[in-house]
Amino acid sequence: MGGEAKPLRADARRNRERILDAAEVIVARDGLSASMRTIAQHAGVGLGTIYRNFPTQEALYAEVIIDRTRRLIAEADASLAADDPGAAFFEYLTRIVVDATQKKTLADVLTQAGIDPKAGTADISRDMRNVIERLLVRAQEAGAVRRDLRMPELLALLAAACMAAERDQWSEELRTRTLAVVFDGLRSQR
Amino acid sequence: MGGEAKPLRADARRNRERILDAAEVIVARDGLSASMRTIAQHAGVGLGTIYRNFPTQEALYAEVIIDRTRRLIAEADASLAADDPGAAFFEYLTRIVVDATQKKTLADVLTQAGIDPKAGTADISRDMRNVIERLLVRAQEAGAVRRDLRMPELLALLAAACMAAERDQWSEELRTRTLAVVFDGLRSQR
DNA sequence: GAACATACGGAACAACTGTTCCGGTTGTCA
DNA sequence: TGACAACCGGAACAGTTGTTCCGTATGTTC
Repeated sequence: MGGEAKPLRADARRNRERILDAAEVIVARDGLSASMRTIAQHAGVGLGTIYRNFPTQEALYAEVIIDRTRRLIAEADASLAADDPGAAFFEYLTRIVVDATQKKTLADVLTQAGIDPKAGTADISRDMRNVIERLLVRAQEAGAVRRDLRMPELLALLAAACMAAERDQWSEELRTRTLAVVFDGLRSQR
Repeated sequence: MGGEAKPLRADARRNRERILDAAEVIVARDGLSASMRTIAQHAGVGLGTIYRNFPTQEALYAEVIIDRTRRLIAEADASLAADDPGAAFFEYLTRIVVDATQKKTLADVLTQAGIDPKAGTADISRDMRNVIERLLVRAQEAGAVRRDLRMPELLALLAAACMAAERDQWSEELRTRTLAVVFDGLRSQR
């Protein structure tokens, strides 16, 4: 791994942070269709400043998505130590859908679609899937989830819920009722 | 209701059909982000010709979506006479998801989001929901679907599956496995 | 505090988009 | 067949977008 290159100038580092903060807010609101101008304006920065820090829009968005996903993975890691593997599993799935309702682009991370693999989200995407799989296996071993459930359909279900919740802004009640049905399906041994 | 106004000239009528056919193909492929130029090119027609037949892009797309939804509603009507209400219900849901995998914008119809209500898709959207509700009630009365299931979560699930299937191009196997889980959830009486 | 690399802002560019407009063409009907 | 309304194609317009470029300003270092 290469080092930090050269230390950024003070104002440059400050601006970089501002841009990332603004991008997080705007991308959460507008999704992948957020524009660079909007972000620049929200960050109180010129367009050129963004492009000196991030070579391209995709690189900036990838950074935002990676940051956010890292936090979700950390939460999952914590859940792995929970007493009740079944509850931990279902609670984590719910948490992800809640997050998707509030911020956008989460479904992309789960399926790694719609984003150029070169953008660097591939790695974090894999990590995310790995930690979900560990939660799943634990829940299955505890008998809380059907044994024949595999990752592809679990991810498909999760991505589907995230997309719908994100686009249609699921209310808490709708989310609860909808996920209840899905979770029953995940439990049902037949 | 006003009549047909004046009969179109022969070439005008022919072009109108060409435009609708092309739009159906292109919208199925590119979704709501299909461009007017692409459609004009595919229809072998100038841009102005499209705008003489359809006042705006939204109006054209609404027409395409309405045509397509009408066909799906007709299929549902047929299913209402089926012997096994449960099977009819689940088969119809599957058919919708299959359709979504092949053509786009179906999820929009189900939730009526992302499209301006003025565009005229609101009516067909309501019809679609109505016919689904009748299939649901029959299936519930036959004991094939849990009694506490309501339309909001059913539509949310359906829209979610359509969106995911559409975006990620679910394979037949993935669709089968994923819907199996959802359907078990829809059945599970608890 | 001077000198210089570094970083800044935003105008400018190129490539798209939906929509309008108009000179030329073509069906239609007497 | 002639005359005219209806219709055609596509250039042109206005508004986006991502990205580049460069004259100016600023942090850093000696």
